[in-house]
Amino acid sequence: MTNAGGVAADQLRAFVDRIERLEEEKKSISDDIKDVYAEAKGNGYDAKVMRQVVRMRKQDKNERDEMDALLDLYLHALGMAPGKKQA
Amino acid sequence: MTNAGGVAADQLRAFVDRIERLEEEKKSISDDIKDVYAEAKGNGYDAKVMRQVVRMRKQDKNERDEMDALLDLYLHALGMAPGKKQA
Amino acid sequence: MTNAGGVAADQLRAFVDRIERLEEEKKSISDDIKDVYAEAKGNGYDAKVMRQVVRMRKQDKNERDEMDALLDLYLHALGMAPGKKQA
Amino acid sequence: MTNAGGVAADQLRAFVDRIERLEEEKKSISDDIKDVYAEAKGNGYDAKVMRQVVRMRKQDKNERDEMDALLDLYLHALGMAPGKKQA
DNA sequence: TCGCCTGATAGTTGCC
DNA sequence: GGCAACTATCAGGCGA
Repeated sequence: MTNAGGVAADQLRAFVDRIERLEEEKKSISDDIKDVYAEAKGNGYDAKVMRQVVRMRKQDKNERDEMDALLDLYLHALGMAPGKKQA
Repeated sequence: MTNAGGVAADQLRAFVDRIERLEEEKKSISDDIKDVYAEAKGNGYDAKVMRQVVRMRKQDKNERDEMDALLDLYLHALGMAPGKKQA
Repeated sequence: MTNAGGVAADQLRAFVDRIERLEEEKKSISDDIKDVYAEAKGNGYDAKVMRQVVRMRKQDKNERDEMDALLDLYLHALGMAPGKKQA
Repeated sequence: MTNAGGVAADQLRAFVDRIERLEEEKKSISDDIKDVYAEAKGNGYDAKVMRQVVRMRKQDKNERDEMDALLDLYLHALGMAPGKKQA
């Protein structure tokens, strides 16, 4: 039976499978990140400090993004379409 | 200059770049997962229930793994080396 | 002075005191737990195995709770209010 | 049967029970702490800042304890028994 | 849309 | 001293 209790079981199963597959990929990448930190540690770097650096760079990026968004806003307000931005 | 403050700046930069690249991939996958939930929701499924189901399936797997671990512990405690386990 | 910098210093102090008191109690209990493990070890039990057992029992309980939660979700999703549950 | 596989099952069970009882108490206290933070929040305090305060005070205490330990060491080295210290 | 709350992640501590 | 478990913090999802 492919339709139990009014639910398309096959479709539901497909969604769950896709999600689980993606979560495995995500986990795999998390492990890769851990590996890089471990490798860096093996080369004498302090993982904790590195994490701090990564965090700060991400923050900087966020701020730059906000800046860009504000710039777009201004340009639009001035009737000037902004140039295409790369993703 | 490639060595500032006693650290190999190039190597450090390479590590950080690798990490940031991986974190982008991870973020991308997280977004994909959100998309799947959104799509499922669009097909009439309850995201909250789906999340619970996914979580419980993961839990089940963890439980099975723990059971194996406990068995190993018992065997060791009893001085019986467990048979080779496949990865 | 009981109001410095616009905050009711006395009240804040009271909250902090309560928290610190509770954290001391918590620490004390953690120590008690460690003592029990040590005592068990002194009686020939393997602490690692015991921890695993305790963890699995907790896991079992969580699983049962999750099952209940899922049931509730299903009932809600089907528009059926679940019966009152005892704490 | 009270002795299975060479293990005094009753004694083991007693240890596990004691541990689980203590962990429940610990959990209860953790909940109490959360409640205090929530109450403080309801009174207009920022929980995050409060946590920072508590952390700093704990750190201060640790440093004071180290200082005291060092003092004891010195006094002993000088053949001078330190006065009784309140807990 | 905002606030809350649960789940994910990072840091700390204890064990081997 | 490294590793694993546990705790505390943080962020994203959900409900009002």
